[in-house]
Amino acid sequence: MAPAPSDSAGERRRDAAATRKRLLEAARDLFAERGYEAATVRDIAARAGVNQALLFRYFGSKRKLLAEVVAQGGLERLRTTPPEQLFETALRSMLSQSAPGADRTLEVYLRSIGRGDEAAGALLGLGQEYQSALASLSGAEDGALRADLAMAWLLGIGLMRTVVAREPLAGAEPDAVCRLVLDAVDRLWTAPPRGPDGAGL
Amino acid sequence: MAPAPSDSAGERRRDAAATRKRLLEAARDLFAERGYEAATVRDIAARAGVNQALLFRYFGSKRKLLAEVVAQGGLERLRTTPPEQLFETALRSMLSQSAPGADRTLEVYLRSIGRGDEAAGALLGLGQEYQSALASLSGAEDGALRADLAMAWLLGIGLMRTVVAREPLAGAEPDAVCRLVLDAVDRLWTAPPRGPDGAGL
DNA sequence: CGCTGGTGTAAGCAGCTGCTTACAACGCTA
DNA sequence: TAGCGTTGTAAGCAGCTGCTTACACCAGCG
Repeated sequence: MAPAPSDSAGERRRDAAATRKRLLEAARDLFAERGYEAATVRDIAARAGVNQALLFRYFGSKRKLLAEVVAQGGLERLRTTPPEQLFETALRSMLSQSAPGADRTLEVYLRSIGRGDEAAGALLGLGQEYQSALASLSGAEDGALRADLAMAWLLGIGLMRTVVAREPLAGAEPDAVCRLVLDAVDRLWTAPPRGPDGAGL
Repeated sequence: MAPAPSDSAGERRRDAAATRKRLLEAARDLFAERGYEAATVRDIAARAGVNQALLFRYFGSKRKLLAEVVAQGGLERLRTTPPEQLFETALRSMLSQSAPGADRTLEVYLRSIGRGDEAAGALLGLGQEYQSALASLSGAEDGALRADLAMAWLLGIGLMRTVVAREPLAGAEPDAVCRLVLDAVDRLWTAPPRGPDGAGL
């Protein structure tokens, strides 16, 4: 009789790789739910079902654990989406509820930027790629600024929906939000670069 | 020689009202710079130049101190600014970050929403008032949603400027940003409520 | 003068944080 | 079976947090 290999497959009772993976998943979820600072190493270890000392054995520090979570998330969608569809795709991704297997990296970013120094570095890298792609949409010389403004809207909408949970934005239908936002953003891309001669603001 | 009544006026050496005010100002600045959680009561008391026990004597708790900061700063501008100027006023306030006497409530807001549960209660009410004021700008039935989207943009711009510090947004001139944003937001207020083909205003 | 009450301070509380250490349990190999 | 490195755990560290307590100071008043 086998002692107690729980159920099927080659499940070992002492499996370093599996424990590491469970810690990584628990950290990913807790960072996304509460943000980096509010997710404690004790909570992460508890959700993974292991002792917190293992977290430091496998990852060294909480900061390195975050780095690994972020590195694992990646930015594949960004690289596989043509620029003219990028804003709407990202917006709809932001508007759809977090699916169980979805990429939660953006949530981690969103919840962790309250204090700049910890996660903002990683955000800068991601934002740089978005900026480059979106800047090409406007022929104006200040295309990068317009891209920044569009990204700022994206971030703000995510903040209001997932963190502040303000109604009616939080519960609005993605299509309704998309229609309003895309219409205004279209104006953002196409507005004349300088002031329309003597236009009174 | 007089002992040390500092300088002019009726400055008392033990002035409860003045101490309270200094604590309030120190808290407002530190909350705006670091966010609610990262600004400790010891830091606030130190910046005010008093003992931290006074903070609890005058305000009861850190949480109530935040409530008073928000109530004092944000609502004043909200009530003295007509709705049609509110968005631009708030946007310009967000774009000029460190004016000495400026209203920093929005900075407090955006730095403190990372962790929802602590500061959210005091800040949600402020957002509610902004939403009500801005919702009146659009005659459409989804005016509240449009107001949420405008506030999301405001927050996102502040986030990108002060926290992420992304260029060219962080260093852009307020006038240039205002022109682009206000132009697009005007479209947000006036876009037809349903599909562009349906009810054509 | 002594008394009283408002103002300010130093010290300390329990609880939490990230992180470390000493040690037990396990399972592979000889 | 005996040895031994790997995997896991309990306990504890220093440092920080919001908050409290005990007490010194100072001004006004009898």
